[in-house]
Amino acid sequence: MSTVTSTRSGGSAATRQAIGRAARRLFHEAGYAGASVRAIAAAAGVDAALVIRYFGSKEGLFLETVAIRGRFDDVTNGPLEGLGRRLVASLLQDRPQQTFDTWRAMLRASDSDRVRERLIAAMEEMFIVPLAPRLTGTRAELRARLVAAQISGLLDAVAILADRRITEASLADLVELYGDSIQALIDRTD
Amino acid sequence: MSTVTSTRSGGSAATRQAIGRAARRLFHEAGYAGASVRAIAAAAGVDAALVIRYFGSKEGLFLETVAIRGRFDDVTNGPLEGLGRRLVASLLQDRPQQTFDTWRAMLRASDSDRVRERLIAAMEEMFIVPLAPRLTGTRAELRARLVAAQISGLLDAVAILADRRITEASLADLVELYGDSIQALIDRTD
DNA sequence: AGACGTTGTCAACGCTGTTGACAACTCGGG
DNA sequence: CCCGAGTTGTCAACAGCGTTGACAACGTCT
Repeated sequence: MSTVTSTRSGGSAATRQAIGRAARRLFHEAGYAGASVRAIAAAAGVDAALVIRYFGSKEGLFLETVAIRGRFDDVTNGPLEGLGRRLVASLLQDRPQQTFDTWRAMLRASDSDRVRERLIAAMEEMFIVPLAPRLTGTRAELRARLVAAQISGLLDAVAILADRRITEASLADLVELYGDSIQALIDRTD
Repeated sequence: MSTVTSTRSGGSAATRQAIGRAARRLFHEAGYAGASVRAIAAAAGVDAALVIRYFGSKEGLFLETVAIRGRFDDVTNGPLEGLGRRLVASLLQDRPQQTFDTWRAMLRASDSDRVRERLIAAMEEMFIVPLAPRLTGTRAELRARLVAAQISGLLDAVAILADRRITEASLADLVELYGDSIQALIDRTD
């Protein structure tokens, strides 16, 4: 029986990984539009058609290879006191460059509805779901969503606009200033 | 003598405007990648080649037609007290949908260095330059830049992620919560 | 009338994502 | 052993993209 869907069912796991690795690297380096399927295929030592055979489409390839993998459980589960600062520290200090690369690539590719949905789901899962039920006071969920918005803003400044006055500022200053600003949303009681 | 640069020197102002209007509309609707030069040309009732003749390249067309035009002087020049809230109110209330469309289009097109530079320059001009010298206390410029980052975050949430819990929240709540969080950065004295 | 600069079109180039046809290879059953 | 079947991969082609060089249509000035 022939495969109905466009993605090839099984395939060689090795080739699939090779394509995936090349794709992740090139998407991060050149962005969605800048990384052509043919370039990815060449980097993986394979024909461009095969890339599509394995992943269905360029968009599918992007969605499967470029994913936000952040885990902030340790921070979001910790004490509310000082959570804002620890959030910023965790983002800027613990995370590898890859987090920024991924944010940049996904935001720029958010023309695609499916990429946008992934981005929303990731923010929801990483920040809003763990944070909202822990906030005391009114409008807890809205406040959690606004915390997520603030994190977006920090990621924009660092990963997309690449504001040097921010990227070159001391980590301590950023943690203190931006963290306390986030904390204002967390602590709010009214 | 023939024109050296790729952009045609004079040209008919009427056609130029027609192309510009069509471009702005399509870029806002479909984004940079989604709006093809041929589609823009068709909407302007003109050949695709002419679009390039007039604007040099698709990127040049984008830069000339999609520009952030926000003026926040009235807010940034106003009293520091309550400035955070007034900033959020001005963004969400006074600005037309076009501001969000432009933010979305430019951020998604920020693969291009020149688009990125424009975005940085716009944020700098609209917020950092007027705000930084007015802030009292230490690290004034960094704080102004972080205020700009927070604004990016709000624009992301509203214009790109289109978080419905935020877009559908009451203006008063957003102004109060996010505005006070921004105010924390403005008021900081240490 | 004829030369000239301007305004616009047409066909083509090399690139893109994607697909259908086909080759090379592995493997189980007679 | 060998043959058919299934898997893994390539090739050539398609339509659409941004861009360019050659060329047509047109008004204007001498």
